[in-house]
Amino acid sequence: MHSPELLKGTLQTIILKLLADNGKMYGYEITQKVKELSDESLQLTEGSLYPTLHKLEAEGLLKTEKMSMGKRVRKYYFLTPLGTSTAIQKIQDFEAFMKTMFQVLQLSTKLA
Amino acid sequence: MHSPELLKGTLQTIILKLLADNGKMYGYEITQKVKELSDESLQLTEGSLYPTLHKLEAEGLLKTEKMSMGKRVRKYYFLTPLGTSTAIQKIQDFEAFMKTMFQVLQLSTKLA
DNA sequence: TCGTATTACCTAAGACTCCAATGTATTTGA
DNA sequence: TCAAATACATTGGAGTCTTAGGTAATACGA
Repeated sequence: MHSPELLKGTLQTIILKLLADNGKMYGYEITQKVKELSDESLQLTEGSLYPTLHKLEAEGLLKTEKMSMGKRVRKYYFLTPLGTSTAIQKIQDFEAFMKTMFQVLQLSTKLA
Repeated sequence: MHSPELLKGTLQTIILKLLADNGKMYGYEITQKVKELSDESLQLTEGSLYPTLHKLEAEGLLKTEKMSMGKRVRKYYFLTPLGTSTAIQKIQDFEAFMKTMFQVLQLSTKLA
């Protein structure tokens, strides 16, 4: 598990990217996907996930759709056009920031 | 200039790494070095730098030494042994986190 | 020599982001 | 049948950085 401070600022980027790749997803599914992609090393907590999803929705980057699964109601989130362009932007920003950090820390740009 | 949220959690790592590479530095010098290494794209503000330096000192990672330059007094910071090992650890953590982020965002691990 | 930019230190109030804890309820499977 | 997993959500607080402010010495061009 990583030092949690580093995650700050990346949560929105992760969520937007996952939705860009997968079309629509519901909250719990996002947590599982992040866990899987990170080999268990990132664990989104619900206390950070749901407020962030609601915030992104309020900003017009996401829309929701409710789906009934028997008695249970699932809430799917998907990108609006604004959300799609923001996703692209955030990923670019992240890559640029990484380049800068590698320069400042004078690390090799090759991670593997 | 990068979105400031991304910087969160990396400030201590940057400071410790610079001190590991340069022996001793004073506050203003650190801001200039970061600016230089990042091609002007990172600008440490004093409001974040000095509290962080003081915190690292309080935690025993740094020590200080005052140097008189005429009437002006410069405060040099340098790593303690604990600071040195923490620096190494923080850089490793950062690299590991980057690898994870690249996996989660499904980006190429080659930045250049 | 006067004023501005730069060097150099610092603090305080607040914003923002995330986490831990807590709550509710359904479904799956041993 | 009952614990674990699925699935949603909120609240209070902790931590980190920014904005804005303050002080003072030095360098340099007009």
